[in-house]
Amino acid sequence: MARDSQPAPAEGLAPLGFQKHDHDACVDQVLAAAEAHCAKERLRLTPVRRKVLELLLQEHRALGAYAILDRLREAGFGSQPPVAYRALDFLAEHGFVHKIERLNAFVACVHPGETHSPAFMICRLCDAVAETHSAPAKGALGTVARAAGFQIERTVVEAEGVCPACADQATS
Amino acid sequence: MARDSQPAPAEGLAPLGFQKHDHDACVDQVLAAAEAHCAKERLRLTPVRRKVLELLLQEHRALGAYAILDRLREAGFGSQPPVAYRALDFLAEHGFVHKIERLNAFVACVHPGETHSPAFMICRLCDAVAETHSAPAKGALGTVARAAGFQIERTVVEAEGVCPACADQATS
DNA sequence: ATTCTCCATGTGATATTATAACATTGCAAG
DNA sequence: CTTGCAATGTTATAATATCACATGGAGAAT
Repeated sequence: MARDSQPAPAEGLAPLGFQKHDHDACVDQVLAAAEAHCAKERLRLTPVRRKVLELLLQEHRALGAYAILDRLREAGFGSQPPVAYRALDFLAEHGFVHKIERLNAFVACVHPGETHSPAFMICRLCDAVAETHSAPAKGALGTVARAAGFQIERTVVEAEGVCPACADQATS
Repeated sequence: MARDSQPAPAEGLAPLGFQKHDHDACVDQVLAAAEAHCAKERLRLTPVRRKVLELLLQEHRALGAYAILDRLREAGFGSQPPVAYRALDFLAEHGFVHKIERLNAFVACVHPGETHSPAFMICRLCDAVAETHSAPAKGALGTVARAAGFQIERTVVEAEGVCPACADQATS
């Protein structure tokens, strides 16, 4: 995937929610939470699924299905598209990852378990993605929808722009 | 395109902004407005571009690029993907159409000219799309973004659900 | 313990969406 | 005129996503 091989922000200052943090701990923690959640819900966090989640957690950026597939291949898993898409479907269905529609790509959810309607900030320069919460259905949009008789089931909220790290680089 | 050949709501009760309206007048009016706007801005609303806009205005639904391309072919225009994509790029750049990221498809804008950050309600049953306005960058999302140092340039807001017409059919 | 069933995985093939690269045309500024 | 530029057209190909069918393994039923 082209997106995967682009200049990419210097390793180390790679953005999370755009903030520095203990990344390994962050990965381990979410992974552990996912395992606990799956155990409780009788869901099967199989090796491929776990690996895909881990891959996505290691980047706080969106990865395309084929970038994920490349990494799966390297890790010894199947290398055909359905392998990646099926794992992603499972993870997305249970809220462990989200699809970024704007990019046709995927990010790990940073607070799984909690049901939430996420909103994303997407850096157009480095593909970093920060997740936050939104409830558009409760605001003006919800009002319009109710007035029109439209039943909202799900919302996509994605803001595209420039992350702090890239903005700094641009001005330096 | 599969989307193009699905059951489709009975012709005639096809949704607009989900409301009945004088459709021909609606098409003519927006088309005229687009022409005026292009004249003023020295933009070239060429035959292909005009045709694409017209096609999209005739449906208040999202059409994929290839569905549009089929219709262009029938109308005697070029039949290769770039023909459709270039027209769509032009129209989108100038606000005459919007891309629905969730569907990888396009809808005509119902109030072009005015700069706006649109929000959409998408019926998952009939692909009807109603456009409304949103300003997420001015609400909670804007606050979060400013706090994080993220500069929002553009937002995608798409609500997926069931339109009034399809809801009625379901209960009948 | 064996069999059955279901779900997950693997693979090949193919569909759908989108862009690259280059030739041609027609209009308009000089 | 002719030069330049934007739009169109075409071929080819890239990137994203799904279908269909075979295989395998874990737990339930017997």
